[in-house]
Amino acid sequence: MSEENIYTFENEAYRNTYRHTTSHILAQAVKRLYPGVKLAIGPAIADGFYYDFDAEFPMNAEHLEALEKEMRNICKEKLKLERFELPRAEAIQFMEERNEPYKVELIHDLPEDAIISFYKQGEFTDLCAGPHLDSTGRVKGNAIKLTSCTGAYWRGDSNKKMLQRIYGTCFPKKEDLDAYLLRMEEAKKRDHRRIGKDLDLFMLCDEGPGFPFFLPKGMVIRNELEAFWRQLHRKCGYQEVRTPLILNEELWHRSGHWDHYQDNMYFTKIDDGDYAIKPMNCPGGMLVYKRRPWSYKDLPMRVGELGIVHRHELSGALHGLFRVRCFTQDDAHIFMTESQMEDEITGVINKIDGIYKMFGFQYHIELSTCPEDFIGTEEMRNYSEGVLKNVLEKSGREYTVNPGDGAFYGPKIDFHLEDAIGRTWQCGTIQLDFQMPERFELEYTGADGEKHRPIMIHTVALGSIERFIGVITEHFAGAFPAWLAPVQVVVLPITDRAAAYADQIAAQLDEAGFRVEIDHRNEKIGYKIREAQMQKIPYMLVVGDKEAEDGTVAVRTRAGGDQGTMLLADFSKALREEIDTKAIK
RNA sequence: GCUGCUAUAGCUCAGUUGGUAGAGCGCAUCCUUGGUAAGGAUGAGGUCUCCAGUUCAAAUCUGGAUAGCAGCUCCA
Repeated sequence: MSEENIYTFENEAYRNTYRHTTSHILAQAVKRLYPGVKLAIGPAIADGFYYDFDAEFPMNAEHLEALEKEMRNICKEKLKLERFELPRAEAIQFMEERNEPYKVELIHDLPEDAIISFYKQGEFTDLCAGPHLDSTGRVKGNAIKLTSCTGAYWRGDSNKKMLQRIYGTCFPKKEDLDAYLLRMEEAKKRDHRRIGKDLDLFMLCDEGPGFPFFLPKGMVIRNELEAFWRQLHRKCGYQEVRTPLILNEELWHRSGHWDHYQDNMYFTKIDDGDYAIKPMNCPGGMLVYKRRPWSYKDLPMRVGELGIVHRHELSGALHGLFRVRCFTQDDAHIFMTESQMEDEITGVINKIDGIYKMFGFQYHIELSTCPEDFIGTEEMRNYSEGVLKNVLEKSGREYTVNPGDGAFYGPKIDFHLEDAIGRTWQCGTIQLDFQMPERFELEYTGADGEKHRPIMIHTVALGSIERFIGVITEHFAGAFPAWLAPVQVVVLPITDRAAAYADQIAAQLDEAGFRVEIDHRNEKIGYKIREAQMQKIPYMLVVGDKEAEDGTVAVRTRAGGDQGTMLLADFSKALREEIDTKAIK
């Protein structure tokens, strides 16, 4: 391998080093222009870099512009980056003299034996482990873009001070930057909020922030997804239930939600009783299990529920269909014996994988370990985390560990899907739970005639129907596969003379169970096609005098254009096949 | 919730230093019956998000509320 290959943006380590150096250049520019600003941290991230500052004034677009200009100057100055080390006491003194309290705090928190290194470029010196480029001249000044400034808590802790974060990106060439910015612009066109409006799928109103309205076309997608979910789960041996949206507060005390989830719950009063609107389906599921005694022969018991939950999410967290306050979980609870545990979890992993593959998703898996407010014992924590880890290892799937991000009742395996601009959203999850069965004193009778406690897993595959619709909307850019498309076929008569024939075609398709519309408007065919294309309708049937006479249809697809004429029966058969196989075209 | 920004017609957006609003698309009507991504004409749409304040006068300035956007925190 030649030496140069290391110094390309294809190489992640080099890319990160390059961007990390650029973040130092940003910090230097900030100190030059606004000397009173205090430095926090500034790493490279997936698409660029950021730097957090504590400034007394709010930064805005004009500041960013001025900073970009100064950054270009720093690049031109070709300042050497020089590394040096200091013993702890001197390092602290160094940053105290410079009035950088955040840096001092960082040094204090470094481990005893840590090497404390600094990087100096011109008059600017930053605490940093490195590595860095050897000169600011290596960074292409005109390929730097400061993209936004926002707030960010010091050390990611909402109890600590909010600092100002400047995000930026940079590339080795101006063309690369432009291509990146263009790509982001293009990706924004796939935003499900944009498409949801354009395709009339759903809406959000001031009257109900975080409570989406599903419109007729969005409902088609929902209903199809739910039908798919039901079919799959029936096949996988699940029974379906529905539990109430409102249940007595006592239940939530018992489940632990009162203690651990209260801030996210909505409450109400009925007569003189206190009730809560469910934020999760599990306590209801416990009551379903407890309705009668069970035998070990009944296990594993797989129970599914398309359950509507309400959660009071912080207003600032709301985001289209990705983050809402009312959503439908494709929930499932599996009650099982200890010996069934691994097989059941493996089965669920495979089920979720199958679904995501069907949609053509790339996804990544995280193992989220128990949080600080975990309600079980230390032993339970280790044991349950061990079980999930073991299953994941055996499955051979790659995963990362997300420490402390599990549920208060146990650890979980999370499945994350990407949106149009690369942000990831958790959809599927598998949560292992020894605690709820304990709290609700669930039992089954074993082969030994004794009472035993079942173990349960909580799992969702789509996650929430709402979020999932958001994700697939961006994934398909609104061009849903035929089985999901709100309108599968639109019939486009060319002239009034073909109107009756168009009606006849549409009626036959409707009779055959397809979702079909007719565009009878007094417009040219090009215009009707344009509209149908923009609505991402999979099939357009153009019919004029010729087709009416021959008894055919001229088929056009949204992706492939004009397909020529064929008999309606042939078209119908092919579409049926495409829908039944849930093909993605 | 926090930091910053934004809110003008159904949608996307203009609106100069304060002097009661404009475009394109869409919609309606009429003409046009046109063969694979926009035919033409005419017309109807707005308490400029809401509530206060400053001013002779507020879409425009100030404060507050609400909602949205980007990010943080949190999460399916």
